[in-house]
Order: sequence, then C-alpha cells, then structure tokens
Amino acid sequence: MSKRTLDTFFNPSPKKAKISLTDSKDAPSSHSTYPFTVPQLPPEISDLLNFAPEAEGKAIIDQPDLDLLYFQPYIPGSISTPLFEFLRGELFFYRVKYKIKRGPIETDINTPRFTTVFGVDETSSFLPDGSLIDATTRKPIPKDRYKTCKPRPIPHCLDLLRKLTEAATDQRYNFCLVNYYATGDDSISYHSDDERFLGVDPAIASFSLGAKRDFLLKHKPTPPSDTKSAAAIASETKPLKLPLGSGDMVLMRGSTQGKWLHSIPKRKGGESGNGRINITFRRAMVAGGTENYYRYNVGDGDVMKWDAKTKSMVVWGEKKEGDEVEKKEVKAEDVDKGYAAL
DNA sequence: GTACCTAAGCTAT
DNA sequence: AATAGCTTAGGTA
Repeated sequence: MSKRTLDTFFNPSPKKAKISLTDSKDAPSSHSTYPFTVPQLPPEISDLLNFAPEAEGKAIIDQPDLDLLYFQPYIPGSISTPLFEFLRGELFFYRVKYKIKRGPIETDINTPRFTTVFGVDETSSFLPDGSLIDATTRKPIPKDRYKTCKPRPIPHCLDLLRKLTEAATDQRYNFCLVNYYATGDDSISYHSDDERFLGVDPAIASFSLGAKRDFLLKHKPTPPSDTKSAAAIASETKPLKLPLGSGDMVLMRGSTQGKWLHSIPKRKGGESGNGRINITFRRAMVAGGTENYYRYNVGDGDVMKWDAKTKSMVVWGEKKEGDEVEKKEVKAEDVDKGYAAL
C-alpha cells in the first residue's frame, strides 16, 4: 500500500506537470545565436538594482560642447562587485582581430579588449520566441535585411539594467555593448561614438564595473580661427580626466559625441589584474548600425569565456578535427568607424 | 632647487 | 583605431 499522507492527498504537488523550464520566470536567456545560455541575475543582485541610482547625477557642462551626467556611483556599492563577477563569468566575449594598412605596410591588430554585443536597430524588434519582425508592419523581416550578421536579443540580466537606465535617463536604447579590460594593457584609444546610424546628438549611457580606470575626454581639434582667444583654445585642448570607479555611470549626450573624443588609456600597475567591465547602452536607428556593431564587436573569431580556475578568458568549446570554419577577413577601410566602446 | 627615474601623453604611420 | 617611438610630466631623494 502507498505511504501517501492525507496532506499530499489533499494538496497534490503543484509542480512537475505543466511548468517547463523555459516558461519559468527565472529561466536562463537562450537564443539560436548564443553559443550558450546566460543565467538571469540572482535575486540578491536584481533586488538591489531597483535602488539605483545610488547617487544623484552630477552635470558636467562647464566646457564647450560638453554635456555629461556623472553618477558616482549609479550601481549600489553592495552589488557592483557581484554584478561585475556575474557578467564576467556568464557572458561570452570576443577578441576581435583585423588588419590595417599604413601606407604600404599591413599590420595585424589584436583589439586590446574583449567585446560582446546584443540588440537590434529601430527598424526591427524581437518577439518573445526570438524571431525578428519589422518594427512597423510587425511581420517577419525580409531575409536580406541583415546580410552580414545575426542580431542577438539582449539577455535578461542586461535588459533589466537597460530598462532601469531608460527610466533614469529619459532615453531609449536598443543596443548593449560590453567590453572587458582584463589588465592595464587593455585600452581603447581616442574616438567618438558619432556614427551616422546613431542619429544626431546621440545619448549613450556607460557603466563601469570592477577595477578603476581613468576616462579621458578632450575636445576635437577645431579649425584655426583668428577670433578665438588662446584661453579658449587651451580649454578645448586640455583633456578632462574622470577616475571611473566600480558602479559609476556616465551619460554622454547632446554635442558630446560630435565635438569630443574619449579614451581609456593603457595604465601601468595598480588596477592591472583586476579587470574592468564597461557596459554601454545606445540606440541605433537603421539596419546598417546593426551590421556595423556585430561586425566589429563580435567578428568571426573564437568565443571566449571566463575561466575561474586560471582567472582568464579562454577559448570556449573545442573545435573537432575536420570541421574547419571559414573565416572572412575584415578590410581595413571599413574599420575606421567600426569601434564604439569606452 | 636638481638629478634621476618611470609613467603618462603625443603623433606619425 | 592601434602602436611604436619619442617627448613631457611627475614623483622621489
């Protein structure tokens, strides 16, 4: 005879039967374009994200054409390190390689940072099942809309941050770029995120997690002018240095991208070895933006994943013999506007 | 202040 | 956008 109790007789188990893993609210994010699934944030992190921003944003508008809002920090201090370690440990990254030609000499560039990207431009949107529809007609997109990439939906863990950031900054974002700077040798040189496909005066929210790194901004060179004072030129030339700490967020808006350059320079010692993650949210308006971001932030190289044992990014998944993957070469001419990081 | 050393910044390719 | 190689800045004794 069964040992079934009265209690279980009158309270039959509610689980097992119907609730599948993929329906569950805390199911990992998966998609045909992901090399592996990405877990959702543990509650001890996501619960506290709702208390962000921890500090009020401070406007930095005291220089010509500069419009920043600096949250120091934005992410509560109690979760910035756990969030950093979660993302470093759970996301897939790429070390993009390409060639540049300087005069007659061709040089191999090994991008000095790890990157990954999610999102799709305003002309398309993802359905819950992961398929892409046209944003206007709500019908499946034409097969040739994205010729060189397969857009990836933003995983839940990053999409939560995206939504909170939209609310806090009164802006909309459809792309999430993530960069990992493993040591002080990783960097990004001066550039602007002023691609045409972002539209005029784009707003870009940039989060820092992990090791502290200097963020340098300087005005773009201005055409010579007789009417400009030496002091005015000096103020446009002097770089501004923000010591970005874990949890900080910088919202760059208005004419900032059009008129200023920014970089994360290489650094000796100190922060080296701890690693820093940068997350940017931005809004691409046309399909060309999607092609560009995937080409230069995913590329066609190996998938990399954090290895806790060696405390480093290692190639994920072993290639078996006999299934060589064909790789396309990136042309130097296409690279100039390719990167958009910080 | 001065000499020395290293990190940071600049620029042509 | 990245780097090498050079110049300048900054710290230390």
